[in-house]
Amino acid sequence: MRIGQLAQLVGVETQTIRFYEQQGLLPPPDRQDNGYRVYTEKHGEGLAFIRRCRILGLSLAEIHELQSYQDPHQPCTAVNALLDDHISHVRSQITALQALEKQLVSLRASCNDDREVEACGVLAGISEGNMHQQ
Amino acid sequence: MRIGQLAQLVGVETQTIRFYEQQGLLPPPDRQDNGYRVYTEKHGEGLAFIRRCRILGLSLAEIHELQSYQDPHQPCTAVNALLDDHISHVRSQITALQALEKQLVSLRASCNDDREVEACGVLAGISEGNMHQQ
DNA sequence: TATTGACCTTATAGTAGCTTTATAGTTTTA
DNA sequence: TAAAACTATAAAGCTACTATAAGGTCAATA
Repeated sequence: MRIGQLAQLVGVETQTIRFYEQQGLLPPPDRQDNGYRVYTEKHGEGLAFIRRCRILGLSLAEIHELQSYQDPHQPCTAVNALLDDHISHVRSQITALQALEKQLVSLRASCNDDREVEACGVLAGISEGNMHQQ
Repeated sequence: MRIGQLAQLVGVETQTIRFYEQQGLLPPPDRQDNGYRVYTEKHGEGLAFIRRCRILGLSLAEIHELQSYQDPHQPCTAVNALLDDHISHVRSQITALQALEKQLVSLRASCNDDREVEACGVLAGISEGNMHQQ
């Protein structure tokens, strides 16, 4: 399988595949005489694993870490710890965004569309700076 | 006021101020004979405005856009539209993260710490790929 | 007076996770 | 045979800074 076919199979761009190889997330495949990369089904699985992790919001570094835990007879404590960390990270992101939304909505409520910029409640609200940092 | 004082006043690094100037978000200040930048109170207000926008999660491009709306006698429709856009962006981020959290929690529930990697429910869950994309 | 330290200057590289562009060689199709 | 479609590498671009390097300026101290 060449890089374009693999890319289409998994739904990524060919450059992304080369990028993952360069970052050490995908093992370097064999090459044809012309230098073209040749992929096996294993590469496909590896690539799909990476993409699913990315969809779960894991960083490339975290994925790398997960890969290092793949030894079958290790306890999977570390895998679970990584996931727990990630979950709490996502939760704090949600909390922060909810606070932000509240702030934005109240800012937006301070103006209607019929005013001129001079009297714009939004710009005034930002400029006054009665904001809780973080 | 020199750059260091302005930085301390607003609570940013001096490099950040030079960066904003370079990006066209802060007007280039006058210089002393030795080349040092000299800032006025107006620059302080401008910088504080930028920082508050950043805390609200606006991108530098959005801030630039906001600045272009500062003409006092324009209607502030555009300002409100920008904010509305930003609010809906934040809301969709929240929704996405909540869905992600649910997925991560259910993935995490599929394994306990006493297993070996071979039987790890988390790794299996990712590899099976029964995931809703996005 | 020499020098130390705190400040200022510019230019450049690094961060994350790709995407885009440039340039060139290879294979497939019309 | 020539164009289209694919492959290769290398380097730059994206965001919003942060960090580093190498050097100029200034006030205070030894």
